[in-house]
Parts: sequence; structure tokens; C-alpha cells
Amino acid sequence: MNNSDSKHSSSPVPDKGKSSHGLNDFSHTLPIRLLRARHAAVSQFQPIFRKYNVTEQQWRVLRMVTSANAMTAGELSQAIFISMPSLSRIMQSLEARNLIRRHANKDDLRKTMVSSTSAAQAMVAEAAIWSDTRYSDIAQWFGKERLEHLQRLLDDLVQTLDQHQ
Amino acid sequence: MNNSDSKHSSSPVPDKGKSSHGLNDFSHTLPIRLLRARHAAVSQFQPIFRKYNVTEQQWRVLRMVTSANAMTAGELSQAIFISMPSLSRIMQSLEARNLIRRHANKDDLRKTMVSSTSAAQAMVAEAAIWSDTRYSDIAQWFGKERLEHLQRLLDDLVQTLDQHQ
DNA sequence: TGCTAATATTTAACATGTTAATTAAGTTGG
DNA sequence: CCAACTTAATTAACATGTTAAATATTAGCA
Repeated sequence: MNNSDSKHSSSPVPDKGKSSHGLNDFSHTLPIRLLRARHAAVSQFQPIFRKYNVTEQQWRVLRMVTSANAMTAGELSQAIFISMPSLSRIMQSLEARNLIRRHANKDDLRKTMVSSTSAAQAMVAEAAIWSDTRYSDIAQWFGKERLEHLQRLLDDLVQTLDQHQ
Repeated sequence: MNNSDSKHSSSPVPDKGKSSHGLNDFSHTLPIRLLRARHAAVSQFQPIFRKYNVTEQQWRVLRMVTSANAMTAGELSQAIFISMPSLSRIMQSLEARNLIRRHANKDDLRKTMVSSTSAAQAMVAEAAIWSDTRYSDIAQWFGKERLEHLQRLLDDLVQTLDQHQ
């Protein structure tokens, strides 16, 4: 995974299947491009996940819960885009590691309030420095305006696709 | 999952954690944006996957293998961005359904050649019509130029991030 | 030739993604 | 008040993502 010449220079296969509008040659469809881009972006933060022995998803939970004072599991799920079933399992493991707490909402016992422990807050505070630095690096490498433009396009695409079911 | 008013109007939580450069409020980081965008894009093709009873990943395999005459598992893995362990399992199930064939490369017995059966070819030929139409729809809704611009930015981002390890 | 390193694929173990079913608690209309 | 519906979260079952280890084959070289 460290050679820079042979992996991205060209498609590894003769693409006989090229659609009429020239947008998808089956190895460069929009979903695959988004997947590659996400993978590359997340990779930048892997050293942090390694250092604190958390997965990217666990990190999303911890950072979100730490930044908010207290939120329901459902709100958390929407905010960090992790489905409730996955979140349910992740919260179990994080609670077992004493990084989060769960307790029922007094006004609506169906809802679970999620909060971070002081251990998690300390961890996130320390790790967030590295994370923010990495984010700044990316912005500098790629260009702050281009990055913001890309993010705007991504949000617009989501909005457009959501409108059409 | 069908209300259009309450899910995307605003963040469900007061975001007290906003970083200095204003790029990540923890529920709109670049990785999460890419994840949302990919999810929205893939959703557009779900009816096809449903109709033919395949997952998105299985569809990627079938469409790629069908478009190429014969390729190694490693080439396939790179082309559709599915790791070898995942691909190994996916190929098992597709082979059991008689949609692909695997046989050793005569020149290098380590390599596995993957090819599609006529059943898969028929299925992909039929489904590809719907898929291409969907792709054209997206291009029209979002704007062909904007979509191409977005894809260029995604490719550039991958290249930029890869260059910096 | 024979030993060692590199390559291609698979397997194992565990975490997450996805859909459907389940459980518990709130809401509504009679 | 209560039966039917809705909502929030969990559980179950299976597919995929990820890392590391295992296997088999090839390549390199003394």
C-alpha cells in the first residue's frame, strides 16, 4: 500500500464496458468514488484511532457525545450517521469500557440519554488536538476553498437525491 | 423514513463543539459527509438490488466481471474497491449461485481467474439498463457539469491524500 | 539446487452495516 | 379507561469491513 506508481496510474483492467454518457466505467462509478474518497479521508485519522484503541465509529460516538451535554440515542444516531442497531452495539462496548453512560429519560422512558464519562472527555480532549491538526492539514493540502466547495457539492448531492425519493 | 421536514432541516442537537476553522461541527465532518453522500447515491439503485436479490457489493462484482472478459481476484478487488477477504466471501456465495466461476491461472497457480456465467451476463444486461437510466437521472437532476466536477474533486482528493501517506 | 523472501488468496476473529422482528412505553380515539 | 397505533431502542440473522495469521505458489539469489 506504499507504492505510488503502479496502483493509481491506470485501471488494472481493459474497460470494455463504458456507458454512453461516459460517467461510469464500472470501476469509477459515483458510489465507488465516494467510497474511495471516504477511505482516503478516514485513513488520515487512523493513527489517532490506533493510539486510543477505538474504531472510527466509536470515535464518532465519543466525540459527538462529548461535544454535546446529553442527547438521546436517536439524536446521536442521526447526527453521526450510524444506524440504531449498530449504535446499540457500539454503546454496549463503550459503556463496558466506562467511556459513556446510558440512563432512561425521565419524561419518556422509551428514550435513552447518552453522556460521556470524564475518562472519555479527557481522551477526546487530547485526541481532538491531533484530529483538528489533521483536518487543517487536509484543508491546506487540498485548498481550503476547494475543500469547502467539495463539501457543499456533497451536501447538495444528498439534498438533490433525497428530494427524488 | 418518509418525512421530509424533520430529518434534514437542521442538526438535531445544539452544537457547542465547533472547531476554529469552521469545517467540522462533529456531525458534518468530511468523512460523515462522504458517508451520507454515498448512502444517498447507493439508495438510488436499491430497487435494482432488490429486484435481483443481490447486495450492492455483489452487484459491483457481477457488473465488473461481466464487463471484463476474465480477470484475477486481485484485479477485481482493486477495480471495485472491495478488500480481498470480503471479496473472497462474496465470490463464494456468487459461485454457489452459479453467477461466477473461478479457476486457477495456468501461468501462475497463485492467481484465481474470475469469470461470469451466462446467467450473470443475462441478469447484468437486463439490470444495467435500469442502472444506466438511474445514473442519467442523477446527472440530470444534479447537473451533468456539476456531477463531473464533483467526481473530479473526489478523485483529486484521493490523489492528494494518497500523496501525503 | 535449495533456502529465503515476496506474492495471491483464503481463513479466522471481531466490529459494523442492514433488514426484520421484538420489546417496552407513549399516544390517540372511541 | 382501553384497544389500536406509533415511537424508541434492542435483538437476531446474515453480509460486509478490517486486521492478522495461515497456505500455497512463485521469484531471487547464494
